[in-house]
Amino acid sequence: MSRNKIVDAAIKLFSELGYHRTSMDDIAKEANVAKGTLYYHFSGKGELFETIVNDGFAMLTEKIRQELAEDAPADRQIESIVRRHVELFLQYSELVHIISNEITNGIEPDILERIVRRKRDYIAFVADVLRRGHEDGELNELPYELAASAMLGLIESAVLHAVRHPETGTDKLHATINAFVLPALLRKK
Amino acid sequence: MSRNKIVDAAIKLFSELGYHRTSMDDIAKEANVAKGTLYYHFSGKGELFETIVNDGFAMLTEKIRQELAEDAPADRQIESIVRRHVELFLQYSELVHIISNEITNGIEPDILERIVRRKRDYIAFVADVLRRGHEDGELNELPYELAASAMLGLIESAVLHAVRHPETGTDKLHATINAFVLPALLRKK
Amino acid sequence: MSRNKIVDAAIKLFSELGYHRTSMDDIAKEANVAKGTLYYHFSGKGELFETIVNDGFAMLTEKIRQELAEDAPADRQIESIVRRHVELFLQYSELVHIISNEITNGIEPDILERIVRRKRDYIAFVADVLRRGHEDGELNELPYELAASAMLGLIESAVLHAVRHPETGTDKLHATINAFVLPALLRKK
Amino acid sequence: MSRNKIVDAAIKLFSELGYHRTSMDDIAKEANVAKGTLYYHFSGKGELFETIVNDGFAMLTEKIRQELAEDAPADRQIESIVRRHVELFLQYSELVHIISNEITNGIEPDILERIVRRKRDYIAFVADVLRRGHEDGELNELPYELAASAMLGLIESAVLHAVRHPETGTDKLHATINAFVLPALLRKK
DNA sequence: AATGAATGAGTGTTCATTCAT
DNA sequence: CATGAATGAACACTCATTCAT
Repeated sequence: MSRNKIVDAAIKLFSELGYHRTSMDDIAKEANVAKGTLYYHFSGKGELFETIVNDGFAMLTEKIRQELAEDAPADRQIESIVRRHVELFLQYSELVHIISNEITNGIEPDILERIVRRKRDYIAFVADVLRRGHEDGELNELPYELAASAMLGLIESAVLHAVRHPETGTDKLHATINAFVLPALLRKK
Repeated sequence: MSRNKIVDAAIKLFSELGYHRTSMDDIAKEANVAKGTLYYHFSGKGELFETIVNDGFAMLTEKIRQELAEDAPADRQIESIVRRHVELFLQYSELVHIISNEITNGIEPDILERIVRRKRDYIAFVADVLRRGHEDGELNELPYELAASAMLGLIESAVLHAVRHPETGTDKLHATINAFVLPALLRKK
Repeated sequence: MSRNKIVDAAIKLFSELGYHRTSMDDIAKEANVAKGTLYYHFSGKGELFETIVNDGFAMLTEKIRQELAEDAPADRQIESIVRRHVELFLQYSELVHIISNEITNGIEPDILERIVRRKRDYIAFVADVLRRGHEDGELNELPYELAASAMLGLIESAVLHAVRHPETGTDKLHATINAFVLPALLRKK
Repeated sequence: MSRNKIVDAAIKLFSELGYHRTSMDDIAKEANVAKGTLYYHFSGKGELFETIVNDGFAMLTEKIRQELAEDAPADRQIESIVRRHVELFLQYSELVHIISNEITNGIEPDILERIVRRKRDYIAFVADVLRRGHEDGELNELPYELAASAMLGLIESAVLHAVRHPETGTDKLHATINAFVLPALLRKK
C-alpha cells in the first residue's frame, strides 16, 4: 500500500537527514510514489512527521511496557529500561535526535504542540515508572519528571557519542550510562 | 559598529528560531543593516553561525577555566562546574540547544566539520578535567569523553526541562543533576 | 505545453540579450509561466541553455547533411554548404553568435564542457566533409579542423557584418565569402 | 600610480575571465588597491572596460601602421598584417574575443555605442588598407569593409582554434590563414 | 486511490556603486 | 588621492503545496 511505503521512506529520510533537509520530493522518490500521493494520504509535511513521531513513541512505550511486565528486581528493571532505550536510540539515533531536539523548527504551531505533548506524555510515562519504583520502596524519591528528562538526555547524548565514536563499544556505553543512572535512582539498602 | 549589531541579531534569532528558520533577511532587519552588509562581514550564513558558535564555546571554556583555578576539593569543583553549566545553559538555553543539537543540518560541510571539531574540543576539555580528577585520586576512572558527553547531555536536558517547567526551581534542578553526577564521578572513600 | 513555451521564450531572449543578461525571471515572464515551472522542466539555467544549443546544432547538422546527399561537383557542394550556413546564420544570427562565442562565460563547468564538445563535434562534422572532398580528389589537403573553424568564423563574421549593414545585400555577401572559401578549398585543376 | 595598476589588472582579468566574470572586487584585489579607488579613476566598470578597449585598438592600429610603413610587395604586406593579428590575438586571445563578441552584453548603452564605433573604425582602417592595395593595383576589388570583417573573423576563429588545440603549431596556423586570405585578396597576375 | 505538471513565495548570495573620512 | 564600510537591487534556485485528470 502506498501509505506504508510513504511512512517507511519518511522514517528513513527524516532519520538520515533531519526534518528540514528531507524534502517531499525525496520522500516521494524513496517511496516510489508520485508526489501528489503524499498529499493524498497526509495533509502535509508536518502531519507526516507527526505520524512518524507518534508511531515512534507508541512503539517505544509499548516495548518498555513489555519489559516492565516481567517481574524482576528494580535494578534489573532500570537496567533493562536503559538497555531498551540504548538499543532504540542506536537504531534510530537521528530520528530520536530530531524528535527530542529539532522540534522547534519549521512545523506548523498546532502540529508542533501535539508533538511536544506527545513527548511530555512519554516523559510522564517514564516518570511514572520511577514513581512506582519509589512507592515499591526500591527507588529513591526524586522530582520524577525532571529525573526522567535528565536520564533520557543523558542516554541520548551518550548514545550519540558512541555512534560518532564507534570504537567505544556497547559494553562501555552501557556501563557508563548505568554508572550515572543506577546510583542516582536505586535506594541504598 | 555593524559587525556587532549583526552578531547580536544573529545570536538572538538563531537562539529563538534555530538555524534554518532564521533567514539572512531576518538578521539584516533585526540588526538594522542592509542585507549586503552581512556578506561584507561574513562570507555567508554558515560562517556567521560558526562565528557565534566559536564565541560561545570560547566563553564557556573561559568561565569554566576560571572556576577551576580555585583550589577546592573535587566534589566542590564538580559541583561548581555543574553550577556554571547550569547558569550558562539557563541564560543561553536556546543557543546551547542549537549548538549541541542542530549541528547536523544544512551547513556547508567544511564549516560543519569545524563546528563539530569545536564541540569535540570542548568535550575533550571537560573530559580532561575528569581525567585530572582521577589522577589526583579524587574521581573514578571512566571513559572520560563518553562520561563528559553524557554529563553535558544530562545537564542540558535537565535545564531545558526546568526552563519549560519554571515551577521546578533552581535548587531542585541542581540537586537532581548532582544526584546523577556526583555519585557517578566521585570516588567512594 | 509549458516546456515548448519555455524553450521558445529562451531562444528569443538568449538571442536578444545573451546568456547573462537573460534572467530566469525574464524567461518565465516571456513564456507566461511561473518561475518554478522552469525548474520543473530544466535543472537550471545552464541546462536550459544547453538544450537550446543542442537543438540548434542538431538542426544545423541535419540541414547540411540533406544538402550533401545530393550528387554534385565539389564546388557546388561547398557553395551550398556556405549558402546553408549563411541562411541559418542570418535567421538565427544572435543565437549562433552566442553559441560560438559566449560559451566562455559563467556556466557550470560540466554543462560548459558538453556544449564545447557539441561545438567540436560540429566542427569535426564539417572537417569531415572537407576530408572526404580531398579523398575524392576535389579539394586541397588542409588541416581540416582548423580550416573548418576558420571557415565558420569567416562566415559568421561576414554575416554579422551584413546584418549590421543591411545595405550589403546577400549577393555581395555570398560572393565575398566564396571569394575566400572557394580558392582556398578547391583543388586547382 | 594607482591608475596604471588598475588598468593592468583590468586587462589581465578581463582577458582571462571575460567582462561579466570579472568583478570590480577582483580588479581591486589584483591591482592591490582599495575598491573605492577604482571609482576615483573611472566612473564605473563600463568606462574602465571602454578604456581598455580603446587602448587595445589604438595599440593594434599603431602596430599595423608601423608594419605598413615599410615598403614591401602587397603579398608581404598582407602576410605581415596577418602575422601581426595572429600574434596579438594569441597574446590577448580572450580580450580580443570579448571585444569582438561579447560586446552586446551588460554595458551601458552609450558606452557600448562608443565601443562599437571604435570597432567599426578599426574595421574601416583595415578596409582602407585593402582599398589602397587595390588602388595600387596589387589587390582585388572587393567590398572592403565586408572583406575586412570576414578576414578578422577568420583570423580570430583560427587563432582560437589553435589556442584550444596547441598541437596545431603556429606554422600550420599561418599557412592555413594565408591559404584563405592571400588568394582572395591578391590580384592574379 | 493516485498522478505529475504547475505554482510562487521565499532563500542565500553577488556585485556595481556610493560616500563619509 | 585614496579608502573601505555599507548598500540594495538583482539573481539563480528550492520546495511545500495545489489541482485537473
